[in-house]
Amino acid sequence: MVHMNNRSGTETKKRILQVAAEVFAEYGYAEANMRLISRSAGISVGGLYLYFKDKEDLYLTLMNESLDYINQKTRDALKDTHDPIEAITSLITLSVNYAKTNRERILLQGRELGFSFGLEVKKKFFKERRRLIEEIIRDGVAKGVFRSCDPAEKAKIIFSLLRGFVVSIIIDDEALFAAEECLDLILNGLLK
Amino acid sequence: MVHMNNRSGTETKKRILQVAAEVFAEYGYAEANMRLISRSAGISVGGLYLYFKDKEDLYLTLMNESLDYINQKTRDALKDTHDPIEAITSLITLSVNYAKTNRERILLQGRELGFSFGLEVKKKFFKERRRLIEEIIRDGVAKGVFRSCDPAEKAKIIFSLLRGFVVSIIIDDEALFAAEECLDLILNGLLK
Amino acid sequence: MVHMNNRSGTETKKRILQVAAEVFAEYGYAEANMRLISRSAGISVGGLYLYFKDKEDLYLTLMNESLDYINQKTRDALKDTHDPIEAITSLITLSVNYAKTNRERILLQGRELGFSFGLEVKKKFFKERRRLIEEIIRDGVAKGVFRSCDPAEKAKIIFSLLRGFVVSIIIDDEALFAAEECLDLILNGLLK
Amino acid sequence: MVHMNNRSGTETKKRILQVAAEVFAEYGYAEANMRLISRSAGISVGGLYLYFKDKEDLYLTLMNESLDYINQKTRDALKDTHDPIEAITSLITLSVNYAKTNRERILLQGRELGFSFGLEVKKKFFKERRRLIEEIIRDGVAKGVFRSCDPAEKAKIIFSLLRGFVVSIIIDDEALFAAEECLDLILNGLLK
DNA sequence: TATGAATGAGGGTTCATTCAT
DNA sequence: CATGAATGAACCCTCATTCAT
Repeated sequence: MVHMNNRSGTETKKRILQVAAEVFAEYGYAEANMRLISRSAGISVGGLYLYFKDKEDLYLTLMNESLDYINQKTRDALKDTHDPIEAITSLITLSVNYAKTNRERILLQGRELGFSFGLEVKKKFFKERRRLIEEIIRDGVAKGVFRSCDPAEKAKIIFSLLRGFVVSIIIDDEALFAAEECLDLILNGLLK
Repeated sequence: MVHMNNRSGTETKKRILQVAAEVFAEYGYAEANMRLISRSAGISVGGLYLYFKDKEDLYLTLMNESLDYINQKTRDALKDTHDPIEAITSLITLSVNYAKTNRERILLQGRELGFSFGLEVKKKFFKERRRLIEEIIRDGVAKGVFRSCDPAEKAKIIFSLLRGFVVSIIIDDEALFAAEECLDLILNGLLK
Repeated sequence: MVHMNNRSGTETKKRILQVAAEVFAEYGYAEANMRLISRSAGISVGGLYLYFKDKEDLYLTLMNESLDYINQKTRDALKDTHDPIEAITSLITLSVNYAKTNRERILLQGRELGFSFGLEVKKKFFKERRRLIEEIIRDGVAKGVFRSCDPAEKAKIIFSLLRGFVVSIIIDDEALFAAEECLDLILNGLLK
Repeated sequence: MVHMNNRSGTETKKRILQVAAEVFAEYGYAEANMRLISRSAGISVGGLYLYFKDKEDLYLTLMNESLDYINQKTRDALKDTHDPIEAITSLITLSVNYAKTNRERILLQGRELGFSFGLEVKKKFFKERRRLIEEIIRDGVAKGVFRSCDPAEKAKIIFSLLRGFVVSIIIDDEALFAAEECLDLILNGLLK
């Protein structure tokens, strides 16, 4: 293969990101290698380094993109929603459905949980999401829709639930549950 | 250093496992290296291979041990318990407390979630736990203590919740919640 | 940036040479890279190859230019000089002063002494300079101004002295000495 | 080739150093590559890194060894010498003869003059040598054997002379001169 | 059992050079 | 003339694994 030279760096960069997402998702950061990514992207090794400083940069770019995407989706879903039940419903449904249809994006973030870099970004992201849930609950309690409780604590639990859901998707696809069932449990509990 | 000549190979093997657990927990599988493990265990590199076929074998042994340990703990806690509320309380409390005090063991399993090998063992383990929860719920529904529902589905949700909790421990220690709050939500839900 | 459209290619070529001299002087041949040179020259990488066959060609052109320059300076200084003392004084003064004020040019030649290519050109240059010194001495001996000696041998020594001076400039600026002191030693020696 | 395992790391390390000296001398630091060194030493690439942290470490070890060697030689030659003429004779003869018979060692240090690392060590070494020459001259002047002069300045000149001699060896073998001729010039000068 | 020197494939990265535009 | 995206060989270095002792 000689010079492809499609003259549009943006095009190439996009292709790299796309392919890299797949490769990182399949192999994880450590196992993925630049040679494979380059081949999959139909580009030379050196070509990769035209667009990304190094492997880490490529990974981080991908992850940030992914987190931004979810944040945007969430904001869109929650805007104009003033009913706490509707809000928590939206959030859970969105999370569950997102996870179901974006396995690769999630694998990207979750493949290596204790991952050394990009950790701060992830932490910030998770904190923000927890705060979001907390506010919905607080609002629900204030409006008398939800039982009186410690919103921060309950938010942590629901956040963990969603996080666990996401992990389930990574490990075993069969562990999925329907958003409605989840909501039912969250809202009504187990007891009669 | 010449032959350390422990009482027995078993002694040495134990020490290796102990050290390896720490190293894998701190660095993750890919980042951990055999030289470090051997040095930390006060053994030669070659010595490692006397007790374990290869790196994977060492890791897998460790993981199986860890999973067996949890299973045993759970069986102990649930035996002689016939009240569904008490049972689910036991399970959740156990899981949460175990996670809080065994961060290292969890890191071992969870550091690289979609990890290529050992997956089958993990899957089996998780399936078993899900089944356990399911049975408690089914029992609770049958006894009229829990609301009528799809036990399998609800089990998945609670399982995810616990899984998420475990992940929270790996990533950020602050996301922890008290077992009681969790139980309260699970049992009573959010609604008034 | 599109075509810069200098008056002529000659203009561009000059700028490249100028910039390349600085870069080679600062980084040495191996460490210098074409991208840096091109950027510094305000030209594209490809543009470089319009004027020079390859990196080596660029370096060689530079070096030849530099050697020619010194030769010219020397010829100018020595022409019309018939007194051996005056001649050796001229040569030494010129060499020392040149070295002091043209550090970059010298770095260019000297950065990598045993450098594989361009060696022949350098050798020829050095031989010529040695011959020049030799002739001055021979003339001085013939005229009865210098002590009877082996001019070729003494020329080698003085040549080495100047060469060492030049190296001193490259490595440590402080090792410089005044041309007069040098001359004094050469002419009168250490002994009383 | 399988494991040579000669069980004596010291032996291997010595062989590596020997071979590396040759390779660095022939190709210079930048051009020399670890694969070549390893092959020449009859060892694997990885083997190299058992004894040296990295390429730089290997080079630096070599250089320090070389400088230490010269320093020792010089100390040996100068001890018990109280006559300035004899001392300067010793130093020059030693330097010249050393250069003649240790071309490789010198190439090692001098191949890349403006070399980024190891520079401090070299500078210290050179400074020390200059100081040594200076003291001999100062002593000679004090004893009334040498003409009254600025010893520091004259030392720089003689130091440069020796340095240039060393460089001549690197570039062209033919530029060598006999130690006696050199001494004669230094002591008596050119003038009648 | 135990050692640790030795292996070598493979990883990340650089950079002189080319060529379609 | 000029561009700069693209190439790919080659570099330094790591590390799981082996084996003579």
